[in-house]
Amino acid sequence: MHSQSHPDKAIEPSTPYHHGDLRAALIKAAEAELTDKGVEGFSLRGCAKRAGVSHAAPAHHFGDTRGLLTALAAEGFRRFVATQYETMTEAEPHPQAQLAASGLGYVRFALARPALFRLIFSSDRPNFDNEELCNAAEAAYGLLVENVTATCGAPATIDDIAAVWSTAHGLADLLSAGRLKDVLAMPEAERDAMILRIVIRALSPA
Amino acid sequence: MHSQSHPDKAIEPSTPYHHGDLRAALIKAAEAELTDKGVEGFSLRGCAKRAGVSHAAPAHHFGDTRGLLTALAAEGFRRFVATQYETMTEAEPHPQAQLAASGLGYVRFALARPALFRLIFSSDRPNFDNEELCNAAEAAYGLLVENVTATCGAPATIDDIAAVWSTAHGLADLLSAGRLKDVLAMPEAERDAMILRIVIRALSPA
DNA sequence: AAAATTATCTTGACGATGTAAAGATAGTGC
DNA sequence: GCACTATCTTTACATCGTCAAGATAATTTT
Repeated sequence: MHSQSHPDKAIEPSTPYHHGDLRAALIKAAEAELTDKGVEGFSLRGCAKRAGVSHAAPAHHFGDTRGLLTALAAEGFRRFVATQYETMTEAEPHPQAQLAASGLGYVRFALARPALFRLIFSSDRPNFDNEELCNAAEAAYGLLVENVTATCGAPATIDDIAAVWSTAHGLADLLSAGRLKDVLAMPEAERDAMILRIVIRALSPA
Repeated sequence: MHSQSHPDKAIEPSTPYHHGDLRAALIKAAEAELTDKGVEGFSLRGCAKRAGVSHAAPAHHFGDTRGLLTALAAEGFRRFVATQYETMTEAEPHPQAQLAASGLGYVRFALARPALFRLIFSSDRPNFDNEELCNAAEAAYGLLVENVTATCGAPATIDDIAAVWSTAHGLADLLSAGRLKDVLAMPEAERDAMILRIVIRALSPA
């Protein structure tokens, strides 16, 4: 049966043995799986099924589940940074407004992709020693330091960095986890304004 | 073999059929399992093994894995609040100092029991509709609101609550996840002072 | 005290999962 | 055309959560 050349191959490659770009397809499938099942319900076999491939196919590209989640986490960090940049574009070009906007982007990402946010910030499943993931995470940290430094003038103090990061991260984590329900219930414009206020607050000298 | 009365029963109840207080023993075992394996590696059979009991024994007391993790999360919230109260005891009785101390306790709990912290704040595995867990979580929220209100005078604004909670939570989450390494590397006294400063900062009017 | 009932725990089974090993298929270089 | 490598499938196994049935102990009832 399989020794014959595919009869319908010319018409339509129904299920070709070689996928073409399975690696990318698996990352896409993994994101869908993560969104559906959450970090704790994530299944490697589920990803394979979504990609229309045998359950052991992912191993060749990612090694194991951790490998796939590591690649997905790196992609997650890149999108995380991208969301912050997009939000900064909407704000005025003053350093303080840019910093506040990056905080707003931080929260927006967490609300738009809660599972991905949890994967990159509250999970042990990805391998954070991985170089690609490391680089992606450090790029996010770099953006933060850059914004704080630009706002404060001199090289950012550790107090300032910790205060700003913690405030933005806390807001993002609590909101995306469904806590702070009073804030979640606010109209978006009002909520955004409040987030900007709170991030700015983190910078004011005590 | 089992129809006979246990020969060594009088000397030492080696493995009595009935445990005595298996429910409590399982929660204790669950905490050990959680600390060892993390939220994502947590295994119900592993808990049973730790408690020296068959793999299906937990079902009778907790229904399923989620039931056990729900009970553990409730216990976690109670300890979380207790840690905050303990830390408040060490501080001066002024409202602001008390508020800052509760934030420090928040962080201390996250650093002392990272897995438990993650279970109660960054996991979908416990059932947060459960009454016992709900009550324990609301007690924690109540303490926060109480402290903010006492410090600000009038009933706390949503801005104040969100700012303080987010700051403390962000610090706790980032530090217990091993981020903010510069802060983790600081001597404890210095780090504590910094945490107090940052929490106070969250209250200063913009 | 004896019997019946209930609570507690064990055993055995099933499907789902992650991973390893071996085989099948397709593309690549010579 | 042929060897070689990359890619994917199939098979197998250990572990996990959960269910059902049975065994054992405690409690209640009579």
